[in-house]
Amino acid sequence: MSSATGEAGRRSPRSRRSAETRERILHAATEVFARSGFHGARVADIAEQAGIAYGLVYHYFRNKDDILAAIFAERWGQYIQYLHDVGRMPLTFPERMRRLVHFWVETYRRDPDLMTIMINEVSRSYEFLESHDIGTVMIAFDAIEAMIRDARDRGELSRDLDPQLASYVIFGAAEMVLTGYVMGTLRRTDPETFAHDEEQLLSLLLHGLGAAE
Amino acid sequence: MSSATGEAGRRSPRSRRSAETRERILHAATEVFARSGFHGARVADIAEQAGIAYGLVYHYFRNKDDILAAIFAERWGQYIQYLHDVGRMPLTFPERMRRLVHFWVETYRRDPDLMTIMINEVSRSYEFLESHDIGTVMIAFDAIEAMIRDARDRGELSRDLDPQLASYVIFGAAEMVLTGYVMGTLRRTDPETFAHDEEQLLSLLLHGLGAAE
Amino acid sequence: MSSATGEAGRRSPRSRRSAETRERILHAATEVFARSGFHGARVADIAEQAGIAYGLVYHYFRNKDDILAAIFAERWGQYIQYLHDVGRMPLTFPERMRRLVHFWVETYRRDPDLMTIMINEVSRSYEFLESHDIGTVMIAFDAIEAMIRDARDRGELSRDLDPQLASYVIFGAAEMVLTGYVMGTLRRTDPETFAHDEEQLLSLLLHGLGAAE
Amino acid sequence: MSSATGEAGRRSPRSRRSAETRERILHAATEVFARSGFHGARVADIAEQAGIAYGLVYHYFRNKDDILAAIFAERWGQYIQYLHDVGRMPLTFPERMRRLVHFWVETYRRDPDLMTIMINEVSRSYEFLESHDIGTVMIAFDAIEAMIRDARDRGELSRDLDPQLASYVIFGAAEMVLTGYVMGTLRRTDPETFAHDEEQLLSLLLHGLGAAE
DNA sequence: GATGAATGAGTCTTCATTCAT
DNA sequence: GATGAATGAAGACTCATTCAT
Repeated sequence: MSSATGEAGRRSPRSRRSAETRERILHAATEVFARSGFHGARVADIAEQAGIAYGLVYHYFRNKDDILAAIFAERWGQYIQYLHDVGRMPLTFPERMRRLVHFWVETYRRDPDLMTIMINEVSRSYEFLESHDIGTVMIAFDAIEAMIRDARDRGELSRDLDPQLASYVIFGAAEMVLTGYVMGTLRRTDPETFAHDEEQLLSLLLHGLGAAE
Repeated sequence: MSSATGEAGRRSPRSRRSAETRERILHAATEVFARSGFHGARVADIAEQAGIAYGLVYHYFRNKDDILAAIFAERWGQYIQYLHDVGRMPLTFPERMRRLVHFWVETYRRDPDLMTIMINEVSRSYEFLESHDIGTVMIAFDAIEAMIRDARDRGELSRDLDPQLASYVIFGAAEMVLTGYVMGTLRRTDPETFAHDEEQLLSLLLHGLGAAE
Repeated sequence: MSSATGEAGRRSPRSRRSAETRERILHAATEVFARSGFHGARVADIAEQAGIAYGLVYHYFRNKDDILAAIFAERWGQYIQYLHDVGRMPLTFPERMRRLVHFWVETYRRDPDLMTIMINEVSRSYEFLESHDIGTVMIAFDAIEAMIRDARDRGELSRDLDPQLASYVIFGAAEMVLTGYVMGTLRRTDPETFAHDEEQLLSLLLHGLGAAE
Repeated sequence: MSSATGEAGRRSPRSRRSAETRERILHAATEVFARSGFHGARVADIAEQAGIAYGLVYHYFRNKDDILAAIFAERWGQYIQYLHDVGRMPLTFPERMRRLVHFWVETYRRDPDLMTIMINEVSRSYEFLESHDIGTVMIAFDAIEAMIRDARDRGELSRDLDPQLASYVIFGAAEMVLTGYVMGTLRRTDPETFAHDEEQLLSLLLHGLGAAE
């Protein structure tokens, strides 16, 4: 029980300290990966950022890959969780979309480094997806696809809609906007602009560019 | 005249052979980069794939970076060109969008490896964009943004539309679908399905998911 | 106090070991450089000579250049120091020369490899002098020139003497004798012969070949 | 007889052209070696400097080493020749020295690049001396040593003089002055200064610094 | 003779990972 | 737990040299 990884609860000061160090490494890694990319990041950089000796990293993680996997699992996990939560709420489809869009933008605003990694390393990296479970990533798509399918079945969306393709469009649109934030090509500073972006994005997803064909 | 370095036309067998080798390297690199990613690709792999000694690669390119840059410049160039061409045609906005969507899908179908690189390495890579001209990438966005702005000014699109954000949405949606192809999560084989995808994508971009809010 | 980084004194076993390894590398490099020349020496040779893995060399030095620079800085430094010390002693000019000549010969006898490097790589290498501070080398000449100038001003040497040129002559003469030792064309084994050489060299510098013109 | 390498004489236009190219390569190599050092010089650099394709170099020389060896043999040969000539002239020792000193300075002034190579690459390079005939270099020393021995035997110089060591002193002194020229630390421009240097150098060699001991 | 495309051995350098202290 | 010295596999890049044209 001394090595329990469950919730918080009562721990010895030792394991508390240990958990903190682990968290410090994860935070540091998030920052360094966001700055330099996974390949460009050196374990020594991460350790330095965390203020520890680099050898210590290997007490907490098997290797560099494992760090990224942990960030992915522990952070993306919450993400997936939220998607499911939204899916279970008694909401109309547009309302669900609004929540998602807000969630994505808020997630970026709270931890841009994390989003940067998700976008640059995880959601794209072929090698990452190959070595780890591509399915885990796909769950995010699946969750959205399920929402769409559900809405379609309930008559909220057109019969002709391809739920899978639509989930890619939603995800892609949202991700590219976040990429614009990450890259700095979409410069946003004040909360109002972010709010405005959310409106625009939501509107575009729900109603498109609005051109009469 | 035998050593003419003009466009195509009559060349010495020497320079023709040379140009072919260069092209072979570029093709090989496209394949290897698509398979292993830029970082995972070894120059030796590229040379082997091209059927040449790896030292020869350095006769044609300064270094590994330079190969990617060449692929980028020479292939992405055509891409930009097409965007501009579409922008100059006397078309309605939906018609323009249809062309673009078709072009993207077709480009992927003709050379999936190239698209894979563009998606995985170029359009996302922080380091690449930093070392090379991010502006060149941005031109693609700008071209689409200009189309939207133009259509908006002509009354085809709503006043409330943010052309820049909309260009990100379009680009992101299209790119994610292509990513699905690249990753193999969106399995498409027959032409009909691709055609159907184009319709769906176009419809989603123009009219959204179609949910009554 | 265990991690004191002061001069010598009490150190942790860790840093003592570290300093020793660094010194081992420097010694090994001196030997290898002397044997094969800077360009001909491989980092792997140095590591092997030092009895360590070659990767470890890069823990202590940035690159091969840096090793030579360290040898240069740390060894030549003592050299310059001695020149200055001699310059400050209350001695007649011939006495000063005697000290210098003795110092050069002794330095060679104690560490012929070091002298070999100084002669073959440092004092001659255009590239080394360009990348590093040629001024540092020149200080040695300047110190001798100052001694000559000083002696001339005090009336010990002729007004007609060009101190700068004379410093080159002294340095060159001494260096070539050492080169003879290094190359093995001037074979010396017993201390008496070295002592005799010192006398001869000193005499030649002070009185020349002694031919009546 | 068509590949005779003897004096000039009647040659076919072809072999004349060939000889010219060879000479061009030698000149170019001298310049490049002087600028970059033997190791730093690339065969391609030499070819470019000579205005030919680099493959052609291998029609005239077996390899890069061979080029340096040719420069050495053909240029240094004249040098040795001159030393012998001086040795055979009916001159007093000081007069011989005057000739030598003048010859060295003049040689430098006429072709500084050549002298740079002789100083930087040939006269010092351990590896060069090992692979080629160190004896050939030594001949220069021997010739001077012979002059000294001869003068000593004729009573012009003191019995106590060690002819071998003295030859090193003479050579070293002269060489260091030339090195000063080469390195640019001894800046000389007008002929008068060079003439003055010759006087100083000669005087220093014959009478030393002139300090009363 | 002339060219420069092609070859590949040789090295430096990086950095993830291990392990003695 | 913590440290950082030590290891060595891996890979980019250079450039002398060969050779088909």
